[in-house]
Amino acid sequence: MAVSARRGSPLSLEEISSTALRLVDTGGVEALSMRKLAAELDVNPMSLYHHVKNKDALIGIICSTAAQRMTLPPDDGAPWPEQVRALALAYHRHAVEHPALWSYLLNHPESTADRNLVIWQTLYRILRLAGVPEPELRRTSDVLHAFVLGFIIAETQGHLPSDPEEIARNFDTAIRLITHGLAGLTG
Amino acid sequence: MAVSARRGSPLSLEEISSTALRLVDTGGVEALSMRKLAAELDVNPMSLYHHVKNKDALIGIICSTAAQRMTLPPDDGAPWPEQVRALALAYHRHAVEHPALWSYLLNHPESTADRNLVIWQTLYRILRLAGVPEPELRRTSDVLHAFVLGFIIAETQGHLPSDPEEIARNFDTAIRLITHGLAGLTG
DNA sequence: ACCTGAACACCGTTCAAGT
DNA sequence: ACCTGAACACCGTTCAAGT
Repeated sequence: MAVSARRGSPLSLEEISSTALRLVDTGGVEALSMRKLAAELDVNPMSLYHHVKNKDALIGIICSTAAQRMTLPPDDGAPWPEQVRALALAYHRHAVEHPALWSYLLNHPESTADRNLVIWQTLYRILRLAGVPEPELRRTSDVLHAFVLGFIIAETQGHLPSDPEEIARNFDTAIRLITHGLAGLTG
Repeated sequence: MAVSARRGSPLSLEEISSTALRLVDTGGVEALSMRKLAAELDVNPMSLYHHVKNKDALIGIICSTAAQRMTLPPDDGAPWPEQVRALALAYHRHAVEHPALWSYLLNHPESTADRNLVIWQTLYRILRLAGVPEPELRRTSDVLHAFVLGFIIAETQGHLPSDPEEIARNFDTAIRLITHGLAGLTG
């Protein structure tokens, strides 16, 4: 029988990636090693290679696993500044849960290159609502996404004061900068 | 004589850090290993530890070496939006030369924590000029710095189109977002 | 003071062998 | 099909020994 030596059920990609994600969330990307992950799963390090091509591929999988857990705000018909805020909040909440992943993401553009991802579609929709003309959509969304990434990573990595009140104020300043900026851009 | 085995002059911190910086600039932070660096310097890996506490300390030294090479625009009396642009351009030029360092920086807040650094003082000066009230200086500069970091890293890491024309356009969009944002914040 | 070699505890990954 | 152990080529770092 092809049964794992460690217990009844065999190793699954699901199990591998969720355990790996847990390691990364708690200890950062540098806390993830194939050998530690295998130990955590109570399995031989080399067994992992049967489910995953290599470490880079594994991190790629972790990223999409985590991305799917990000719940984006629906189009509720609210004014666009409120929708900008709601979207930024969604980024923010996700980043707090998976801080290391966002840092990794900023250094690995492949992960978010596909413009059909919900995250881009949502951003496009809100920018259209804000009056950004169609030929400027790509550029404006690129810049905004980079801004928000920078802010979120700065916060989760400890560049900013970490008491809850100051976090709220910083977030507010960021949102006001963006909404005023967008208004000025299109007005 | 306490003379290096490799040639006339002994190993110096200067030499170590500039060689290390070169490695990081060309191959990213992950291309820097104590052993490769030692090979590059034609020296035993362990000799490095006589000049530097460990790898982390070395990277810290590299960061400040590079930081000193960043030339910030002086106060030329120009209107604040132009000075914002000039400062952002300084960030940008530096980032193009040392892309890997900025990614590292965003994950290591210690490096830029000291508010007496020229970079913060310059930013404060410009924000005062833009009419940001004193009690908001810290917050506004934090947010802006995070935005610019995000944008610069996104660009140097390949999130954005890389043809020169599009780079200029993206930069322009970013600056306009920021200046309009600031104007709206204080107006 | 400055440099070195051997050694230790880690990595990712390949490959041939087991069931 | 799935798992494993031994092996290879790398890491950072300590420590005792050399000049």
